[in-house]
Amino acid sequence: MSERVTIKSIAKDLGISHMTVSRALSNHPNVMKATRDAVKQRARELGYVKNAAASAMRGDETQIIGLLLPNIVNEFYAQFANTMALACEAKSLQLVIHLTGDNIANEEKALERLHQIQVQRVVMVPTPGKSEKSVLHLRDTSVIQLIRQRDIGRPTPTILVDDSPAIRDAVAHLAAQGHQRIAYIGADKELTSGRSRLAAFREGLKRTELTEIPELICTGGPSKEMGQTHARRILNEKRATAMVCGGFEISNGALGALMETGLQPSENLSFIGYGDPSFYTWVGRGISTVAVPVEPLAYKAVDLLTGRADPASDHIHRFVASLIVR
Amino acid sequence: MSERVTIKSIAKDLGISHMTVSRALSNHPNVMKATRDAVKQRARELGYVKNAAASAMRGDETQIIGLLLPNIVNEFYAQFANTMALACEAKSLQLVIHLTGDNIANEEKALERLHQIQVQRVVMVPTPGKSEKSVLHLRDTSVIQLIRQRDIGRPTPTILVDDSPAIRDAVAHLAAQGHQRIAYIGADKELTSGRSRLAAFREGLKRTELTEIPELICTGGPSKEMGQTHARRILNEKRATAMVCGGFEISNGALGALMETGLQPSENLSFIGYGDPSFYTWVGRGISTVAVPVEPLAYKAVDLLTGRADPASDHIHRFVASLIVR
DNA sequence: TTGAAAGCGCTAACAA
DNA sequence: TTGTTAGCGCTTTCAA
Repeated sequence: MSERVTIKSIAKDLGISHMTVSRALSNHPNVMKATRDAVKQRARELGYVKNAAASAMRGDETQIIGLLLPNIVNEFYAQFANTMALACEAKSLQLVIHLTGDNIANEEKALERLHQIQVQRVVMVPTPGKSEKSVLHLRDTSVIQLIRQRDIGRPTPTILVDDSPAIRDAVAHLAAQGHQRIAYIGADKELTSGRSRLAAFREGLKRTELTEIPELICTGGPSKEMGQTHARRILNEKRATAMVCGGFEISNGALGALMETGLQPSENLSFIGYGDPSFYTWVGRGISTVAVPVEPLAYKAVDLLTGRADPASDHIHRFVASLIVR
Repeated sequence: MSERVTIKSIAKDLGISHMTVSRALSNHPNVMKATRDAVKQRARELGYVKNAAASAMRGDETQIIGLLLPNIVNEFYAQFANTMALACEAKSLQLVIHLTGDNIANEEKALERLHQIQVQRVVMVPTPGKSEKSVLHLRDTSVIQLIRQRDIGRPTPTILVDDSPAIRDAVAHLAAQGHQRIAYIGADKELTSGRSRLAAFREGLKRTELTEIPELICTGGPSKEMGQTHARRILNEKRATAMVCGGFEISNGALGALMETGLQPSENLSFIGYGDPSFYTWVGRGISTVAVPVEPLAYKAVDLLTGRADPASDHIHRFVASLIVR
């Protein structure tokens, strides 16, 4: 295994001081052209790369971006991560991805490890719950919150989805079709997003003068499983004729439950999903959904990340979701 | 913004030497229990975390794993990345993800940046082409190759899919249905996987005594777009009655082209995809496909990564794909 | 134009 | 049991 190539090893190789090598490689003006060329040439031959740890120790920016997501299988998160990763490639940033599974302990561990490597900025979907530790680890990091908002002890820019109109539209659409028993599956009150989506659903019922049916309103920790479980129950009980989902994971879980009945989404139960993975257009006659504009969200995150917007502000950037009826 | 907490700052705070702090925090035996407790207590209060850069500079392992994938939107890669990320959480490893888009220049850049941060191990889907630079950057890193195999100047463990039987089965299945004009869209000869899948397709034709139709065999750089373009053309020309895909991206691209015709996959053209994203069961009457066991692949990668298997061997780990007819 | 010294945070080795 | 020194790779500051 070859020895690590450092400015010192190059200096020794060339019989000059390591400072000259350093200056040559960083294009400092005070180096003779001949020297600089020789150094660069030799560095290339030996396969020199600057040691990031040494730079970090000196206090240089680490060029590391942390991304915390519940998972990257859900197409929304996958798309978001994909776009961010491509942007990071373009800006020569390292993207470190941690999956939280929406569990706060995982979030804390992930943030601790990012703290260790002196991460520059963090984009995160905060998990349900509160965490002192997370706040502590984020003390010296600039943070962008996504989808949900949690208090981390100081203002942070936040990228939210304004889905209330679309959710109300969803209810209105179903009501117009004659549905009276509309189920809702969404995140619970732990989450800002859970609260606002449920409120929008209720508002939708109110506006269409439908009565709220408590046993058809299911909330809980947002997960695919949770969506699946509740959807199965609702399908079994046959008390609902339509269903609205309030969450990316929940939507796919519920859709899975619906599909396993072997019937088309619209025959058994009018289904309105959340998020718009590519395949929603291909399933059955197409899955109606509350579509969230993932690319704009991701570009905004990149914008905030790369300082075209002020990362220190507590501005909330809202992106409007829209109901797609298929 | 608070000052960084270091062993020295804790030492000063406590009026002892930084070495005692270091020893206390790393549970070195030669520290009085009282001292150790006091140090740990204070460290917790101040929110101390060990500086990874300093550790790395001393030559400690960086606990960083690099993952190079074409993208993470395709559900196969997303699943793989998800599983690896979870495994990395469990082992307290940092997962740095780089997307190559199957472009060799991107791969080189990604590997250079991983080299800079002294990445421990790399799991990669090698891009088409050859690269001196990649070889150089991987000189001191242990590498696991995935899906495809490229010469990087020394043996590496490799995780491959043995899809030849399934692809032959696919042709046999279509032939048994009476198809005589079967198209194939797959990666080109740049890739080990491209070569072997095409060979399997041809062998399938031979075994069923079908004639190879050159204009129905499409190869090229593997991408969603490529799959879509070729599938569109084939659908337009109406020369084929069936289609077999040889690649994850290609399969989704081709499926997209098929779906945009507005007809069910089996009505227009018998379609056999590659990889088995969850939604293939939900589209039309279900999409037949060459299913690749993604979880076992990912677990094997983790196994190799965490040393339960020998990462220095050049062993090829093959996972058998199977034809799923829906 | 080049070089020597110092220091970022950490721990092995040696000293007390 | 605790402390001092040195050095990992790099660049800033000062000296030649």
